[in-house]
Amino acid sequence: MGDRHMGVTGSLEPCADQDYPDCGVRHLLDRLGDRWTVLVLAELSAGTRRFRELQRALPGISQRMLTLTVRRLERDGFVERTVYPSVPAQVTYELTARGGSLTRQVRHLVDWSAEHKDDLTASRREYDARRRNA
Amino acid sequence: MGDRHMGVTGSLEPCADQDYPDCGVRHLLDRLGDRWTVLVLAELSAGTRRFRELQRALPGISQRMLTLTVRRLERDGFVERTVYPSVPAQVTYELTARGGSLTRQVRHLVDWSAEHKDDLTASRREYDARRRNA
DNA sequence: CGGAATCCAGCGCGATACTG
DNA sequence: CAGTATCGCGCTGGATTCCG
Repeated sequence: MGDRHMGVTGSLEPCADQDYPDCGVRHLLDRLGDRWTVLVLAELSAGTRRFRELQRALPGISQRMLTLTVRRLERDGFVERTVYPSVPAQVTYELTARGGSLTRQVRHLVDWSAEHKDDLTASRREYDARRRNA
Repeated sequence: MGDRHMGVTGSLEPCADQDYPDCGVRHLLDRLGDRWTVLVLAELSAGTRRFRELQRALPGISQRMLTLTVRRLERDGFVERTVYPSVPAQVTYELTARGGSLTRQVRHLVDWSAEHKDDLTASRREYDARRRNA
């Protein structure tokens, strides 16, 4: 039980990296945790998109955040950016194989959260109710 | 291709919730995305822990953040908090079944990121190098 | 069209001090 | 031991402006 190096059914193996723990999942979760990355992945998983198309598909996103989000995805090799030297400029974004792989992982999380959504909501209401009466 | 409602191998199904998209994954990723939640899950997946034990196991966490993190996990029903009315007070935390389920999901992400860590690092270096020369 | 640059508000989080 | 309360900084992300 004290063994932190078990298989898939075991623990998560805590890991003390220097100055920022988590062995690299941290970087991934930093991206997935931000406001738009998952939505961009979702939209791109439906096919190649131009900048404008992404923006229209993601109501509320600012130009700045869309740029930052796709840039970071491109930097990590999740998205490929293609510039067509037309006038006006035309740029398309599409998932790479790695991006598709990540998206499928994310989908598992999405499915899991969908499965447990009602339970979570109930737990929260219960907790808040108990707190108010205390 | 335009179908956003495919099966597991398909897209992520973008979803326009009101005022905050993502259909509930958002709330989950908000937690997983913060600095300490995954680390706490990791530690608790190794067994029941007292407040102090968690704090010692998570170098750098402040009392405040540990409290907030376990509170939110408790609120969502991922962690059970037990108070023993001894003097001084003694409180233990342990994963619930739901918390264990979530932790296993997280583990998949951890495994995935471990698998692709080197590729990501390489992609970033490549991207940054290209940027500097441009 | 597809950005980059700048300014600014919110809040996540750390540090510190106090409590049952 | 296991918290709660308060303050303050940094970073994320929104709004706006300008550019090729």
